[in-house]
Amino acid sequence: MSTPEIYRTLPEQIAARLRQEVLSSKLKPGDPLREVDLSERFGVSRGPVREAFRQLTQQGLLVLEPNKGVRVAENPSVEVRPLVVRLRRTIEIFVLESIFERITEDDVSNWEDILADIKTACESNDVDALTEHDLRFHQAIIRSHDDKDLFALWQPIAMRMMMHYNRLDDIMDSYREHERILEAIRAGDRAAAVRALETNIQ
Amino acid sequence: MSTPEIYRTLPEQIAARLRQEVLSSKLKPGDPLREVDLSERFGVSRGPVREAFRQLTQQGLLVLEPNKGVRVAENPSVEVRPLVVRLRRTIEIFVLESIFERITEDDVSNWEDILADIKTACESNDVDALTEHDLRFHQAIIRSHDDKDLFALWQPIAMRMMMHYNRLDDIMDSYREHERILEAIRAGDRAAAVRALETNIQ
DNA sequence: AAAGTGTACATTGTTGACAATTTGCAATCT
DNA sequence: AGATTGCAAATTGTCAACAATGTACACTTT
Repeated sequence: MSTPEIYRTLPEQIAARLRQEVLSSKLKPGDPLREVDLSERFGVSRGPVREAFRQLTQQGLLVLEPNKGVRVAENPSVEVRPLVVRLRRTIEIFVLESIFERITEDDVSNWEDILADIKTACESNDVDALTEHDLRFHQAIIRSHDDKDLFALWQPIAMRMMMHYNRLDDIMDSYREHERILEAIRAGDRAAAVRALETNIQ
Repeated sequence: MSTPEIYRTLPEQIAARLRQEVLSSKLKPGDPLREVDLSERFGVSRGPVREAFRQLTQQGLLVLEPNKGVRVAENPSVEVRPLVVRLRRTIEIFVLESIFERITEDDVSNWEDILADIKTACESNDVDALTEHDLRFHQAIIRSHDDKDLFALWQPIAMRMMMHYNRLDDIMDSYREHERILEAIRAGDRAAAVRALETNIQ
């Protein structure tokens, strides 16, 4: 069901775990993270943990204060949130439009696998799994662009939107929104795909 | 003349130095950076150098490959560049508009000091100094917003644009563009300020 | 009491040694 | 010759000890 992601390095594994805990609100905004605690928990020294902290800081999930350590970042303020939405839409729509003609059968089938995971998560009302697969879905689209730098540009923006956020009353709507994006892509209807993507990002 | 910036930590000092060398093309895209070289050069151990590498990676100036070290990032491709411009404009205009009513005399006077540095740099045809003060100018605007997270959002985008500073035939134009922004702000003409800012970002 | 001061304690920052990985090149095989 | 394998050197990754910094709290001073 869930595609196991491969993380090459130790810090990446630690970061992935912590990211999941931040996105699932197991770690809440303002919570301090201690290097020693986590190094003991993961059975490594403080080095890799520090490195993981840096990666998550870069992604906007943690905030670093010199000599004071890191805390879980606050959600974007109500004032800034519309800006973040606009930025994320700008990037994702840019990517979708520029890859549209070159989308392969493999791409679509890959995205449909993720869509299946989204469906399962929605049906079992598993918000954490939904967040994970929602993220994977959009990541997969961004990553299909040749310019790998786009991913680095997109990630911190998207992460800020993913933090502790559930805008939908009915969790099933998330599945439907992503389904509509893929349907439009399959149909070769670029404008409809962009519209569906836009609807999904808010 | 030039306002000396204070960098609290060792890695910040190293990162500032390296950033200057990347932005001034003393370090060129693709150039590898070795931890030992730099730790010897700055008279510190590899730790703080690694930390500086992470900061610059976060800002998009370096790219990191696990077990292979860091290299100076490539400039944005011609395809992606318009996107970066759009993103940077979106953020800076958002900030300018939302702080516009609350701009103080101190703010303007601060920005005028930087403008003076820009003028000096233009007059002496010092492209490196111009890059530095241009950056300071826009940083100062972003930082005047209450939400400090905006700066983290803006920085990697702006850095990617600063990496090749060649668009103007006459370097004096850079001074004039920034001057126009401040004039409009002083006159309380929000629309004109936005237009001037938009012109400056391309 | 309130404000300031000193001192442990907790935590992050830095260092140098060692481990793991990558890379260049020479030796070998087909 | 071209490809493959096997070292040796260069480089990054990890660790544990020590240094510097920040924090909490009792203690003094007014």
